[in-house]
Amino acid sequence: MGRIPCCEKDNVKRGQWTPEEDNKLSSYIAQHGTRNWRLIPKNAGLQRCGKSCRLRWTNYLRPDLKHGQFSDTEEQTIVKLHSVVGNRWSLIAAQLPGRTDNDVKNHWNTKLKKKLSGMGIDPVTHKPFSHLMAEIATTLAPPQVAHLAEAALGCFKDEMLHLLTKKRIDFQFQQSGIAPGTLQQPLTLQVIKTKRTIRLRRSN
DNA sequence: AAACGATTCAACCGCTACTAA
DNA sequence: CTTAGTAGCGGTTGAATCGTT
Repeated sequence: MGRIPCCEKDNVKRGQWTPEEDNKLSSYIAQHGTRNWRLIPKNAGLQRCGKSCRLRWTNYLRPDLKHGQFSDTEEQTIVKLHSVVGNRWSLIAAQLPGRTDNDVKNHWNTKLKKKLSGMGIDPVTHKPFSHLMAEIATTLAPPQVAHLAEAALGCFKDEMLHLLTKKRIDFQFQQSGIAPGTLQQPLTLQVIKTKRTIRLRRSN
């Protein structure tokens, strides 16, 4: 048993769309509109799943879409709205004419998250990391803090091992010792992991 | 110049919400 | 009210591209 597939996967093309396919889809929609996505590929002469056609249209082919860089104003809007509604990408995109939920999501995940972290702001809660650490220290009892610290250190160890293997910086450590400030980045990671652990605990 | 890792973003997957019968 | 079909959403993946060594 299982879920009924939305289309016959064997007869369906996947992956990147060609300009020819784009043309077929665009001209079909221009003539007939976007009612019943299941029938659109068949009627438009496309070997694609209806879902794939809908996605291609809504995220790329729609004539009212913007394709360029996000402006500062748009970024500010995303950050502001995200602090209120969280990962409700379609809700956020609805406030940005010409942008899709996929655009907003991608931009958040690749740029804005890092930007906020770099400013010392947690991209999930939109609070400064220092506040979060203070919250953890004041709201939890010492055994919980100890447990959290242990979990966080475990994550930190994994992260560090990965880093050491990747960058081969263990050699540099041996050669020069740990320079002041070297641990800043991993400590930031530690804070992120600690927060993640708290979130998981709360959701359970 | 080549190899490798990091980044970006289009596309896919699986789930939920909605709607019509 | 129930059920089946469809649309929409958010998370994830992977190919293409870029940057670094």
